[in-house]
Amino acid sequence: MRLSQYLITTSKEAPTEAKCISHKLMLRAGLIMRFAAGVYSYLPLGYRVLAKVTSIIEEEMNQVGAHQLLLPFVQPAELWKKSGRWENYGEELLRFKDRKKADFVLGPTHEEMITQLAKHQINSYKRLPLVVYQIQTKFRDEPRARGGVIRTREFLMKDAYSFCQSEKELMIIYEKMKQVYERIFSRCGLNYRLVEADTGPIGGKRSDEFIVLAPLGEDRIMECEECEYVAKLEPGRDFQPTVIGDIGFPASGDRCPLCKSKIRIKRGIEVGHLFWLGEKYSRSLQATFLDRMGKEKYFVMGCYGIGVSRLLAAIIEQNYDEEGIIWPKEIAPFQAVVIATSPEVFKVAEEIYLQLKNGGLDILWDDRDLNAGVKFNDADLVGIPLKIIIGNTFLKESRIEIKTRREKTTVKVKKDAVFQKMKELVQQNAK
RNA sequence: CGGGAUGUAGCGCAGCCUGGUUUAGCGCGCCUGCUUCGGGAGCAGGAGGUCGUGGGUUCGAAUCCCACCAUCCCGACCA
Repeated sequence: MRLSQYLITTSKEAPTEAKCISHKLMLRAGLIMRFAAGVYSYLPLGYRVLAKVTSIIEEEMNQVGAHQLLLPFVQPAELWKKSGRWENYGEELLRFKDRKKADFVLGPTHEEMITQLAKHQINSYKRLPLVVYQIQTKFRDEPRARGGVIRTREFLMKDAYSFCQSEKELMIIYEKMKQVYERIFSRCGLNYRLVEADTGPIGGKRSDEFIVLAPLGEDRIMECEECEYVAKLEPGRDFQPTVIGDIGFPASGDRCPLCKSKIRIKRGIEVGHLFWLGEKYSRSLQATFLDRMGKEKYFVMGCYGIGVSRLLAAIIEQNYDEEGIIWPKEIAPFQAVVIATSPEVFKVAEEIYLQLKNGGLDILWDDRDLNAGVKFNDADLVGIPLKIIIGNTFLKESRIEIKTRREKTTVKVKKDAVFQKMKELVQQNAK
């Protein structure tokens, strides 16, 4: 991609409305644009990142045999009335009428839809267990959006749903999904914790959350300094504070309920959530299958969400420096950028760009007629992992420099060795 | 929804307190030309504004008053 022809505007200053790091950087790097409170568009560069994250999720989900599908965003109210959530979901559920005055909602989640789908598409135990998922827009009319893309009203979510014959079978799937999530979040370069949580309006017997550690996170977790104990900080959770008379919230320095060592309170951003739904939705929507004995049974369900757009912000919160974003290699919008520092090496830069591009690398060429400093700064702000620099070093020693964004190390190679070296670097970067 | 703040060019700001030399400025960015070229270059020229919206006070309002709207932050809330 030639940068001169790419739709991107970077800026030195972030709009006043942005307060947190990821929000500022996403605006400065030209990844997103706001249209209303909690309603964002993704510009080409941001969309590229979103697409990379999406493909990691798809790869890992497909790997374990989950099937991708797409449910409607606009949903008839009928099913919500059946499940009881038309009354219970509250104002977060955006309701409206079509021209025939029929009630509809903008989907904040898709349990009703998927259960209805299963009811019609799955008749026999022979198809079970089954996991389906989609990556799609959700709308929740939150009272307050915040932190750029961290908490929005419209957002992109991966939601998966499992259908099983029994709780025993669900147990196996539920654990499998945990493992899938661990692989996804690791590939996204995240430092996270898995914690038990309350089920909220989704309901069900149990739920677990993946929390990305970040100081500005909305959620608090407590973590034991010694043993494995980690839990979400919520009212009513199994904890006895040592300081009596306090309101029942533990504090850093209190004792672990398991091993009595000290615990620490940390903040984080919820990026993934697993729910053990059981028969909650299959019963209310009468979704059944025939078991081995020819007996009609309710599906035993689970659901598994990942906030895809929020994930971008979470990744940035853990991967940045003074210069800007440091995308993990797999997620970066481009693997490398070619930079010529002066017009006399422009031609060489073009050759290298074409060679690398035709060689299958995901590469950007900064062919703009600007000073080198601007190009370096933009590349760093946007977070491109590798810079291929053609300049003084090329004129003096006939070598091309490859500089890494994160470690800031440089290697120099001859022109005809660039492709080979880049392949190595990209390979090792992909883990 | 409670508390706090902000709204002036694409972005960052000044001007408002004390109404009138302000034709509403400055920096960045943008457009044209020339020069420059390894970490946000220089010179010259140029485009871009219903001062959030509506009402009021006044001879006169970006500036004072009222209402509304929008956005952000803290809280409540929250897959």
